[in-house]
Amino acid sequence: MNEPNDSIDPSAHKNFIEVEVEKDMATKPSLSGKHVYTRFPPEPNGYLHIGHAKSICLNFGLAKTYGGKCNLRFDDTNPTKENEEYVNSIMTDVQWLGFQWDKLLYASDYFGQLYDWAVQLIRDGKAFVCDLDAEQMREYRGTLTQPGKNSPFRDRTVEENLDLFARMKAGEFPDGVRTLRAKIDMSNANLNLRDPVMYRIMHAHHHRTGDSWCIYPMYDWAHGQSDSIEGITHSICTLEFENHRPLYDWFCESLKIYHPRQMEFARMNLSYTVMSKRKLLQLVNEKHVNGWDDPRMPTISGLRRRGYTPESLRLFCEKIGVARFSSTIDVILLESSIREHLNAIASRFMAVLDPIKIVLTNYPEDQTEWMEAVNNPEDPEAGARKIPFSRELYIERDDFMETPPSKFFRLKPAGEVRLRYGYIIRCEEVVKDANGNIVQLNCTYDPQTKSGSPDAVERKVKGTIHWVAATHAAAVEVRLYDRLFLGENPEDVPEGKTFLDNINPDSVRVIQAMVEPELAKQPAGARVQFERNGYFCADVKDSKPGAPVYNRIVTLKDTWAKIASKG
RNA sequence: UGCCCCGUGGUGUAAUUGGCAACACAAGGGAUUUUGGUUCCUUUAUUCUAGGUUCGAGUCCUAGCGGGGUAGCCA
Repeated sequence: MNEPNDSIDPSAHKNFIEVEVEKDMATKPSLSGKHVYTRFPPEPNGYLHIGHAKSICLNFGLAKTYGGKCNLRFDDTNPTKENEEYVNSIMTDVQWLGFQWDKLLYASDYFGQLYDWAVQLIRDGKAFVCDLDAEQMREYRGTLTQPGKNSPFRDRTVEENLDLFARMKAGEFPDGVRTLRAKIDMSNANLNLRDPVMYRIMHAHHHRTGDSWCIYPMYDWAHGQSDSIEGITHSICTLEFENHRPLYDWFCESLKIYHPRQMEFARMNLSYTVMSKRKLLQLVNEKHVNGWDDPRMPTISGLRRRGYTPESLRLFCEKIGVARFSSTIDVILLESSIREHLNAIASRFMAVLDPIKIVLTNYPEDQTEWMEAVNNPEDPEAGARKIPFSRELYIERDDFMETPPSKFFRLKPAGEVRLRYGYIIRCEEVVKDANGNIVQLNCTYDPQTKSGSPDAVERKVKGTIHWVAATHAAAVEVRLYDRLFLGENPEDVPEGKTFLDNINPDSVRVIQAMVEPELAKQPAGARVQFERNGYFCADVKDSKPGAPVYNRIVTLKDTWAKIASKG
């Protein structure tokens, strides 16, 4: 397992959780002699997304920086929504992100203990079996502004509760007819304390416990007790559980068991995407994308397939910080994180996405020169390679303009440009078809300007463009991914519309590109830079040996696009 | 409408806990560059508002305004 090894100085800025954890470890008698113990507690009802990455980095990161441990615990208390496919994908994602859990656990491991504790609460008069159905319970609960009413079953005797609860467990009653409830306070301003349900009857097959249970604990009843059993010191969750904290505390205190501290932080919102599991599931089920790992998805598996590195995701999570304010992170920050990492490690190659042929009229017909090209200017260790140069070449259609604006530094009629690692060429003639479309450029090259030669250093031209030799070029499939959604906030829609109406119709464009020979040999999963264009990853599913399919991870920054768009 | 939480450059986070508002990204300007990439320099803030405490407030107090969460037998 590769351990996270990121460049950010952890001592630079502590987030509020680190501050509190340090304070607790130093001052709380109950924690003296202990190490920090956290857990990442996903429900296996969907694939993990970038928001989970934040939580993973936080929980595992805390354990790492303070020399503690972190468990992976599946919160599998609702068998109707959970399954093993999700369990497996979550384990894969956590490990791929670079983290290793201390213990692999399931809330369902504790069903027996939880049941015993429920019996204890019944004996203590702190829980009761309630016969209200869901609708009645809602009526009795009251509203935000009005207190609730006690259930008519609230004052059953301990013996009756014990008997009924045992029979619930034994499967004597159909789904939904009875619940076990904590007896707290129906008039509490916090609705979570109005006699919350602890168990509901569900005759459902559980992915781990099979058919041995027909009553399943609710989140509030299972979660804090699981934390307690595991000796978790800090139970970190998102802000929507803040109102649950008094209940978390109530259960631990009523049971007189070890009491971890719950702390909440703001979940991540990312611009130009949706993050809720329900919506991601909908995108998958309705085939707006090709599965959970579609490279346009904000899932960890999607980002992985797109070509994001674990390092870049960790770097991103470090950069966004942790706070209690609900904010929206600009997706540009995610993109800059992967650029930062790939700039350092990705080898450069030449690929022409939208080719136009040029003919060097003064270059020998049958000659091929092998030009030396640096693999990665950021990393001398990456070495160099040879690329073929010949009379007929492809350049990017965008790199030629017949009537360019003044700041256009690329090829133009009677203009000069350097072919990277090649020669300086001059455009002599523009060849068009009957419709006036440019089909070929006839150019001349200057033999004195071969890359690397002393004379070449003398001659300066404004622009350098990439190219591939027509004779040696390979055609490969390239998928140009763009944002999945058009609006900064896809959920911000007019009446009658949904987030689906904000799907970007051009979120992927599949093209054939002409690439230098080395690019046709890359193994699946390889991450490379197409010079002057962007970072690409050989798709792990669709690439074949000798025929990689490239996913565009992210474009390079494009200053020219800004200049051009300003007119 | 009750209760809880939160408001610091365009965005996201800091600020030795009451002492010159900092970092990253973005944006603008400049330098370097055989990637219009990278790198380097540089410019961008009445800390939501109004009062109060204090020699001194982003930080403490009060009120207002704004945002988020919350009425599943989901998590």
